[in-house]
Amino acid sequence: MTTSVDDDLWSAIGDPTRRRLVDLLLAEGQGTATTLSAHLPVTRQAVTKHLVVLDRVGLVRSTPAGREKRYHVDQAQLARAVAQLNSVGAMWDARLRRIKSLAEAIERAKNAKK
Amino acid sequence: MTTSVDDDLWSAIGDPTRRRLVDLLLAEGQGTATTLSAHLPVTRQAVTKHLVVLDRVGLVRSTPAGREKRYHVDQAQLARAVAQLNSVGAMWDARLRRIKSLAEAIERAKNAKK
DNA sequence: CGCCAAGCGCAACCAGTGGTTGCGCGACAG
DNA sequence: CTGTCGCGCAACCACTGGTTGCGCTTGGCG
Repeated sequence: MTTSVDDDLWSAIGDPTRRRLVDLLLAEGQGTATTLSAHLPVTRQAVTKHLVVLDRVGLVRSTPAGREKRYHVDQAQLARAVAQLNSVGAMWDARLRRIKSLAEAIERAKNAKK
Repeated sequence: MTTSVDDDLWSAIGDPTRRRLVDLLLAEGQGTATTLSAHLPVTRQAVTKHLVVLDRVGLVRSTPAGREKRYHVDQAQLARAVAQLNSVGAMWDARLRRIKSLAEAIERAKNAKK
């Protein structure tokens, strides 16, 4: 029951290019496909596709301005994504901790027997 | 300078099936390709491929036991992965916070002018 | 010992996706 | 009015997640 409906959000930010895209949009506040592609090692069209994906999951939104299309991040949705990231991280961390303490308990038991 | 060399780790845990795989291995402590595939909606071979990927980035390791091959999570490496998850989350969170406070500052300035 | 089933690896194949190039079209500036 | 800038669409390529099918070793058992 660990992974559930957040799979689309995950796969959205799972792609490294899309993560960089979000980073750029956060850093500059806004950007179009062409301006963003200038800072990335991919073409404008690739960026466009990624922006479509990000738009579909609601991580960014676009506002047409004349002949260009400005994108900006949706803060609320990104916050949700961050929360899910942290939740998975926290869960694994908890398991690791539990395993570790269990191992130590066994170790102690062994020593006691000895 | 946000995303860097950790891309392989990210893409390793970016896949939902692989995340479930790690979950299962954490929950049961160990497992072979066949036993794991029993709990997943994919075939044994698919699981094998994922295990190869996870092994390549060091998130799991295998110990041959007779005719079967047992896999277990490498705790140290998973801890590293979790750390990277948290770090990206924290960075985005920080940016969001900064943007928010900036917006509020502008709002205050506007009101002052008024 | 001999045989069958369990577990694994390898290869071929298919669908989806990240990426490219090339084209055409609307909109803004000279 | 004309050029160019930014965008969208379509075709194509490579890689990857997934499947099926086959053949090999290895362990249990009559």
